[in-house]
Amino acid sequence: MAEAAGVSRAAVSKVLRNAYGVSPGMRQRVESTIEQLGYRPSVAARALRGSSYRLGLEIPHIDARFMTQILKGAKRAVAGTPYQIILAPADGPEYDTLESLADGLVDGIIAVSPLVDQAWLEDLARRVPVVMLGRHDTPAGYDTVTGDDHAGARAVMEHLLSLGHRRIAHLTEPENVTIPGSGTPHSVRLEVYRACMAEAGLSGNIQVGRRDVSGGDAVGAAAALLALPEPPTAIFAGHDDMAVDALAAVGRTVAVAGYDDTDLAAHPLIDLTSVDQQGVEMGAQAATMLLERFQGRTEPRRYMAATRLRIRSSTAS
Amino acid sequence: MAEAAGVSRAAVSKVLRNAYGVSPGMRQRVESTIEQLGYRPSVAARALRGSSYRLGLEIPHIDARFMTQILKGAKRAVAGTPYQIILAPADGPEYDTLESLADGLVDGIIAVSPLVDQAWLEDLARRVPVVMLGRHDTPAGYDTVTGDDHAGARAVMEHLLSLGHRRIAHLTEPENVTIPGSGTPHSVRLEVYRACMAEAGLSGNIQVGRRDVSGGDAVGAAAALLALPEPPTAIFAGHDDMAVDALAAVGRTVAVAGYDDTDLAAHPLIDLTSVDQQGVEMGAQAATMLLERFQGRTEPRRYMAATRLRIRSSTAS
DNA sequence: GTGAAAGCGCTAACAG
DNA sequence: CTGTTAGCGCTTTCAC
Repeated sequence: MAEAAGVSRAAVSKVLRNAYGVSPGMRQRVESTIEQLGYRPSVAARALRGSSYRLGLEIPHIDARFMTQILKGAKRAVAGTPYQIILAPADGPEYDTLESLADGLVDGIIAVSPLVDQAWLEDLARRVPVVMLGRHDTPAGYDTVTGDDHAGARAVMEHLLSLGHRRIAHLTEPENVTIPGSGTPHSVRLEVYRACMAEAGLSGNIQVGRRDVSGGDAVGAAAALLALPEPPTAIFAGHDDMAVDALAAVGRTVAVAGYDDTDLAAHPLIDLTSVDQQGVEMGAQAATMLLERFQGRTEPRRYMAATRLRIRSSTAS
Repeated sequence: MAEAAGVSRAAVSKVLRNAYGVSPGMRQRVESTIEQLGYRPSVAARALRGSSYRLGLEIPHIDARFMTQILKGAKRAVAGTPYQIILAPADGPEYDTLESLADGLVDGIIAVSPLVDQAWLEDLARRVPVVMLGRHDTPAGYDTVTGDDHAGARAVMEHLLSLGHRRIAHLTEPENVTIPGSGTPHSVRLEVYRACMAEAGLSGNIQVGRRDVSGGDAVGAAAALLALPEPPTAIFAGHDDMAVDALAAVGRTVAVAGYDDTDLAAHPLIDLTSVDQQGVEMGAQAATMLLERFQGRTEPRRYMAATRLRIRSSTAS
């Protein structure tokens, strides 16, 4: 490449990064040669020496519709920058996926990994900039972007209670995702559920269903709730995907509310009451924070998105 | 790393790739040092010299449920190999996304890019192994994995016709995706639709609706079909996502059939008749073909998955 | 303003 | 069986 343009490699490198110290004439010459040759710099080589200009987004469930929102926002935030987003689907323990992203593939990581150990994350964040989604912890070396799970869950419960429901069940993820005090979104939503029930003097009516550990759907869990001696009249599902499963199991016999306000919730045939926690904005914030870290920021930042309850017919009386 | 174990870098490299010429003692020593240091080889450096052990899956719409199936199959196929899958979401023209994957990030590419030029692809395939999904072309340098769009579309049409429908509309993608003879899945489905209508003596009833070019939904297009002077009694949608949009627009007043048999189609509240084209198997085949190319295969292979019509209540009379 | 040269962390010949 | 060595393609001082 350098020879083709009759200049040094250094010159080419400078033009590529439009750094100082290139005369207009040289820049011109290099650029036209790049054009002619269809030359593209090797990401591997760049990464070895500097940056790969790749941003890794680790996602636990590709089919979780909430992820679509996150990606959309992140894309929007990096538009116009030289950075690109690559997705790393995690299967099972996210440690491996995160490690392998950190192995020099990307300049920074956005991850949805509520279960990984904070100390381990701090360690990772020392090697590569990290922004975590949906962690209510207080990190030293990475940033967090979360929704306001307290407010969101409370809004759902107040809505259901105001409709007169007394037997309200909560449909959530397996136990390992909802350990009290762990700060995962689903642990918070569960805690709020319990608290609201207690405040309403309905502690005796607390019922918690959980979806299969095997990553299966929540249809069975919802059906099990309905089969109780005193079945719930309303189900607060931890997120829309489970809510949709619940609808599949219980039909319109029970009020169902979800979380995330995914596009499916707005579908007329589903028409699910849900909590909008601004997933797109969260994705955009996460990417922006990463870009800030690339530019030198080191002190941690935390962003919490506001929530809004979208009431639809799934909770109509 | 090498010094820490008191051996040469070459030895470490060999252990890593478990190549020949390492004594058990040395392997032992190296491995335990790797363990102690938590050492992880740099992907960038490996890629520069050999392989990155990363497989790129380019997908046009992350939210297309069909992609979930592809990814699932691909994951299954690489399980147990040293390869990992990374996803590259394409926005707009796939050329850029594919190029940037080929820039040394991955050892091979699986892509869903019906619109890119074949000659251009052949060119790309000379630089890096490529498997294309959903292209009915006859390539020289890359492999293809497709569904049997002829059989699948015909099955839908025969089903609808056998139910007595005469005014059957087709809901498909924008024109640029369905250019006759282009070999895209949607162009084939459209052609089969026309052919089946003609064969049934219903050429006069052909109605084609298209979803918004802007990547929007197909709700409006479906509503427009229904607003025709002689509205269709059945809609054959090019894929499930559009079929679900159609259901949103027309409710249960019109028979609706989709394509791909995504998990949403099986949902009781949707319960959509659809064509199962074995997306998981297609993904697995694609990944397997790529692995074969890594091992030296160069002659092109083409795989076509069989289809099966799943009849559900959305086309009940 | 420009080019020469060192080196990122690894792999693949080759020599020992 | 083991270690030395020469790059992979780029970025980055540092002379010129």
